[in-house]
Amino acid sequence: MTESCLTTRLENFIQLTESEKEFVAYMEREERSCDKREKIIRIGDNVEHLHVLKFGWAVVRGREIRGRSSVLRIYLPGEVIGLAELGRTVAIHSLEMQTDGMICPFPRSAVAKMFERAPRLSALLMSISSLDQLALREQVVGLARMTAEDRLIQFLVTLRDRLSVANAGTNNRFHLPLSQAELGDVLGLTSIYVNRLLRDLRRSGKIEVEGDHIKLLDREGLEEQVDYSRVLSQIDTSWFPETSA
Amino acid sequence: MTESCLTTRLENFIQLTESEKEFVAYMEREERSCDKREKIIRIGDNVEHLHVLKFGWAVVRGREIRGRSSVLRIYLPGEVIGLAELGRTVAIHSLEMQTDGMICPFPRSAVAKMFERAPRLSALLMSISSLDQLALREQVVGLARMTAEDRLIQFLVTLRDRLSVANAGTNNRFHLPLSQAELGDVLGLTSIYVNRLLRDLRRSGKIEVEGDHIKLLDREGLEEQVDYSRVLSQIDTSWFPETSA
DNA sequence: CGGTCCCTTGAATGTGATCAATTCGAGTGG
DNA sequence: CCACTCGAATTGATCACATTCAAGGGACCG
Repeated sequence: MTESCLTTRLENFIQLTESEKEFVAYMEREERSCDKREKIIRIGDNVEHLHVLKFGWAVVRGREIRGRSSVLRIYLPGEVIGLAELGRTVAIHSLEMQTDGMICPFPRSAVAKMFERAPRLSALLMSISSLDQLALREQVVGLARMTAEDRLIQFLVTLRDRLSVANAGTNNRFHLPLSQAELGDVLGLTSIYVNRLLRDLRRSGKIEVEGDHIKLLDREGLEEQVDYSRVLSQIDTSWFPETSA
Repeated sequence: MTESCLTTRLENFIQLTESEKEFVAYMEREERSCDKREKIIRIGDNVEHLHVLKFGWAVVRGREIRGRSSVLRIYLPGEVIGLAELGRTVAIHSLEMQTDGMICPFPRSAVAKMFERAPRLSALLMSISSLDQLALREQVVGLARMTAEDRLIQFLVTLRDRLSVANAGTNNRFHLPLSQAELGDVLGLTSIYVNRLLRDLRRSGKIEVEGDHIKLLDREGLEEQVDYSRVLSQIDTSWFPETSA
């Protein structure tokens, strides 16, 4: 069995047992490739499944308000989609592919089975979900109190960090498959203002843009400007229960 | 054993078994009364415990940015505090009593034991945590795309709803133990602008303010204005596992 | 080529912030 | 009972960050 990206991600935190690996394998059993812009879940849909994202980016969007929607979550390969929706059947947010990619749908019953048979894995998923929540809180802090420029910078350095965890690279240049309008949806801004911010950051030598790649020229400076702390990629596993009941 | 407020809340969703009730009772075993403004958790603290909030209000705040902090979560009686922090030991947000009240601290090991022995209760707590996450996403939508006035209205009608679930009342008048500055921290505004918004809502006959009580004079109209849907107080329990492994 | 999407820039506008005073109310002490 | 204090509420004047409106340019694609 070739290592899946989810297994790899989970094993950043704990060494999985064989039976835990079986659960993970079960979640990734069914693969489906998706096109860019493909809608996976629409607002109002009955949601039956969670998903593992194997390749590509996916985004969660909220309903439109005054003609604009907002991006509430960007999923990168290896992440589990749908943990925030476990409590509800009817979707209040949409899920859409941002790039071509591949997803693995799996039913809620698999989660139920996990709770019954794999307590430690359950604790891990719950902890991952709790980190998602902390990340959202940070997004709220940014929207509520930061300037637009700082929000953009915060987004870029955070994203770089998430990507470098995934790719195990220390690269300050990365692919950013978002239009300026979509960046606006992420940051709560208009595309026009995003354009001006990017221009100003370019002019002041802080970033470089080439097509849909972006390079942080002074990452340390940028991180300092927004008080960035690399805090949301580690999990405290010390309290976890035994691997099986 | 007198019914606890947490049991009551959980039994909105599922009928607890005796052994599940024991877990809940264990979480509420230790009581501690707290004064208004008392800091329970400071940013940077090592967090060992979760809490059940028995009486009073508690608020989570993010770090200050340009002299202002923001309120990320308001906890009402019967809610479980700390589900979002399960993944981390070092607090990145603070927890503070907003009123006098009472909390019941319990260790993470209780959660571990719950994962081992009470799979259905685990699924319920995870679902509750997932609803918290959806509520945060809605907060992001509001901050990103709504006007200040709509954000204030959204906050008031949502809060009214949460309170009426707790008190089982249909009252449009309720206690709001927040200063205008604190309301600003909730909404991402300055206290001065909150003041003007409240004045305008009063003048246009939409609300009435008496001390720290507030009355929604035209709740239907207000709810319509912000497209409010009473969506975050129900949980889909159909997929839950059996009560014991 | 014509169409469409995205990026880019300028000018005017507006929402909400900032700065500065004043008032109000609840305590507190004389 | 009155002066005093301190925090919260209130209001006006001004400012600025970000939006809106308007227009044009570049790349890709049928």
